[in-house]
Amino acid sequence: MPLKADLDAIDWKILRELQHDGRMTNVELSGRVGISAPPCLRRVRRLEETGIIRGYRALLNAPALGLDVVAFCLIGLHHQADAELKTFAERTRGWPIVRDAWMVSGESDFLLHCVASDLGAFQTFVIEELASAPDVDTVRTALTIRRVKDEGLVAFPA
Amino acid sequence: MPLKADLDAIDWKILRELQHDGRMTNVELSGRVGISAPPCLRRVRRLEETGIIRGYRALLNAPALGLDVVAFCLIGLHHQADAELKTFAERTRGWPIVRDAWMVSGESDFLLHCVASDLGAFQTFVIEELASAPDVDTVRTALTIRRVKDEGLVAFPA
DNA sequence: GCGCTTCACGCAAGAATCTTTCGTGATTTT
DNA sequence: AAAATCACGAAAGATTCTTGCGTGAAGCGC
Repeated sequence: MPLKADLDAIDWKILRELQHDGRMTNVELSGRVGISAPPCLRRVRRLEETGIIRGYRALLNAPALGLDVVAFCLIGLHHQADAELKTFAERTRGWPIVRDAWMVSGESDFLLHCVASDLGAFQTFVIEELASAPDVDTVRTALTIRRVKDEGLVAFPA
Repeated sequence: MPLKADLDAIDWKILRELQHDGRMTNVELSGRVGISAPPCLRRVRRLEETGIIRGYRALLNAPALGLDVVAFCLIGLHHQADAELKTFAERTRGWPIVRDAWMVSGESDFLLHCVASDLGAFQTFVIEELASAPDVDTVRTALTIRRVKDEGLVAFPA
């Protein structure tokens, strides 16, 4: 997994297209980026093998699935020793309500992206799991009202 | 787009598999969920048409693409009037560094998920774009150190 | 300057997959 | 109890995937 891959203009087009529609067929993709199917497939394989494409994911509609609460939690720990950070990071992986988690620097130590079925379930999680975890000092929550922007991770010109 | 769809166990399996690997072929998917290919494809189409599956996306490796800074910004506006909220929400869509944005309730009004090539680019964005936007009152930033958890939006048992 | 190597492209063909059509059986409705 | 509805699975044709190979351009050594 090279830290800086050498990609040409076609590779960037492929990444842009697959970020926008990860299930596009290879022939459709090859047409959009302007080459024929075989070299297009070889490029996609190479991007996957080098780890530039980490995977593919279906985007699901949380409210339609009965998940009405999306929130972010900013967590501060008592101490920022490596052991404590590792322990809390491991703990987040056992909480299904936590979907993504980041270790951050600044006023807090962790940022958690949480999804729950309803406000009660989320509050129960915050009080009984999060705030009562041994190393947790502060918990600040931000309930989401609505998503305002939802692009992929990487910005592409045009 | 029904607010509460009636999904059986097989539909939930399909969603779990496609959230984990959105590029899986239909025959592979049908085998995993225990039905034959045609009804499996019909179910996937139905999930797409009803909006339960919102789309598919390739997950890209930001550091490998020269994007070394991922950060979150909590934004407070001077006033929370509807017009101001809408204006700021619209503004986020014009900033390529902002990848996802949420309107939130709590101590802040917006949460921005930002990706930039380096710290200088991010700081320039915060100072010259964000903090100098007309309605912005407070900006708190949290630079990410590393991703600790990265599952899809929806949790599945087992 | 010449020739060798390397690399990526595109054509073509076989293998795998997708997608539609149709018949069957189970469940629900009247 | 009969009819209607629904989803499944088998089969077949169309599409797509995937591999193997030949061609042409760019880089390198002699």
